[in-house]
Amino acid sequence: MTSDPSPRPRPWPLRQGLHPLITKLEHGTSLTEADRVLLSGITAQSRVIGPHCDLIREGERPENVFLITAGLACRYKVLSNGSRQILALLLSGDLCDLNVALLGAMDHSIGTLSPCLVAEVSRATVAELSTNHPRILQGLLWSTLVDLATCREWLLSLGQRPADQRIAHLFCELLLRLQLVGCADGNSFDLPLTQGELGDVLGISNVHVNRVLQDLRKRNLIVFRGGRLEILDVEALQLACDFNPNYRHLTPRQARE
Amino acid sequence: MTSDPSPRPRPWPLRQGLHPLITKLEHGTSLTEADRVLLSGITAQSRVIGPHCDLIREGERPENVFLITAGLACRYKVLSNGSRQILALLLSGDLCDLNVALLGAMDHSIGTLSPCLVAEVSRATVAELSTNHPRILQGLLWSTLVDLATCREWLLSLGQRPADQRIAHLFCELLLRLQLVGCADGNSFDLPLTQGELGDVLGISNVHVNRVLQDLRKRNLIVFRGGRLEILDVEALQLACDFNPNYRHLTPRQARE
DNA sequence: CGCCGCCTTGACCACCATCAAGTGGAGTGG
DNA sequence: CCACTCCACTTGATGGTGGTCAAGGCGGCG
Repeated sequence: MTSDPSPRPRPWPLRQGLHPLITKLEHGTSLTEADRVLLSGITAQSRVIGPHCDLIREGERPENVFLITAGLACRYKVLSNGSRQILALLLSGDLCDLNVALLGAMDHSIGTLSPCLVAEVSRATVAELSTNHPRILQGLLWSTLVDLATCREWLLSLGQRPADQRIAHLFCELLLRLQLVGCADGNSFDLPLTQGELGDVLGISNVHVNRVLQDLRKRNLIVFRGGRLEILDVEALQLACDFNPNYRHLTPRQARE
Repeated sequence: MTSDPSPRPRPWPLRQGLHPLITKLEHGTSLTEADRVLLSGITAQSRVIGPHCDLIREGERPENVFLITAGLACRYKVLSNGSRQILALLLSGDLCDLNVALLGAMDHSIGTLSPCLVAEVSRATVAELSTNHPRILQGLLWSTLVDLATCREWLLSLGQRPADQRIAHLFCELLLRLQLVGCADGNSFDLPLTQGELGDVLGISNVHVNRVLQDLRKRNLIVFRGGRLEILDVEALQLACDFNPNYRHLTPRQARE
């Protein structure tokens, strides 16, 4: 793991002083003011980590839990032939492996894609949150279950959807997730991924990603340039890939927000 | 959901009187004798369900938790074009959606593939087990995390492995899982799946499954006939697909068993 | 006996991987 | 300021894995 401990300026300002983890959890539970204060505290000592650094590698035993405060990271595995599959994208507010202590060694790696702000939360802190703050516990559990549902939805994509729908579906999901933590700007958001990395997410070669992206552009659905994605027509994009957000399990409370 | 309430003979005898859920949990935790007695109790009223019946459908709100006591079931989703992806195979001893109460509506369906023995566990029972039996809780949590890791491994298969390795990998996994609950007979086990259903698991067409299966047979790796799979050379099969069982998270204690 | 579902086989071809070469922008050093 | 490098993106050519369509065989069951 390579990190950069120097206190240089944050790569992304935290939007409106909002804490992405809190914002996210509020969609799965209702926190008390005390809960919020506590959660704010745990990111106090976030540190900056460069792009393409591993936070933890397959086979290692994690001591702490990572919280992505800003930036883009991923879970991934590589095969012996060198090909890589990205198993999940970790956005602002995403936590890694809350219960990993139970499992022993990691069966996959976690690494940054862009520069990231990462907070490390000790096991003791997690335990304290879980035992004394039931609403936080509920929120974390909800978040884990949504992660699992998302993993299943990706399975559906890789198994059954053609390349253009896979890309469209991923973009619809990311818009939804980033909006939920306040990191989308209307229908645009930063997506600091190369086309090759996009291919590693979707099980497509970089060359084919390029062609499909051009096609989606020609259909006036998206623009993806310079690490930023703009969705020109959200409804049409959702229609094109049969997007159904139910797997993200937003409750009615959130739906009307 | 179609069920058959008549008390006709069980389709599969429970092997040596062993309870598959208990057998499984013992690989992730150490149960007390009291825990075991309690767990045995919850399957008392298992009922027989025919093949290809839904236990619960996408959109419904589950009241109870299902435990597959015997037989083969699956989680699945279908796309609007009619294609189906099987998201997980549920074997003897597998529990569905312990914490589903948190999420509201199901985002996928669960159905049987073969005839099954299914026990329905009330939410109240789950709550009681969780609060008063920490070792059971730990076992259930371990089991959930292993399910998640398995979901990720399938993602890797669908994204990066060619068809023959996908099939080989699935077979290696099933052998391991069935051995763990005492449902494998040496290197053979019942696998009541059509080739089309195998394709729905692996994101492959039925026709191609057929050809790859023949190829694996010609390579003297497996025989798959009449709903039964025999692995002729386990080591060679594992080698052929780069199988690494780490994602099933067997602890050292189990490894030497 | 006849139907039905599954397996099997062949023909055809599309989607997408691979290989290769060229473009262009950002960063670096002379 | 201009070479030079590096990396990502782009484009074309080629071919393979695997999908689709169609027809026939085979076994189970009413």
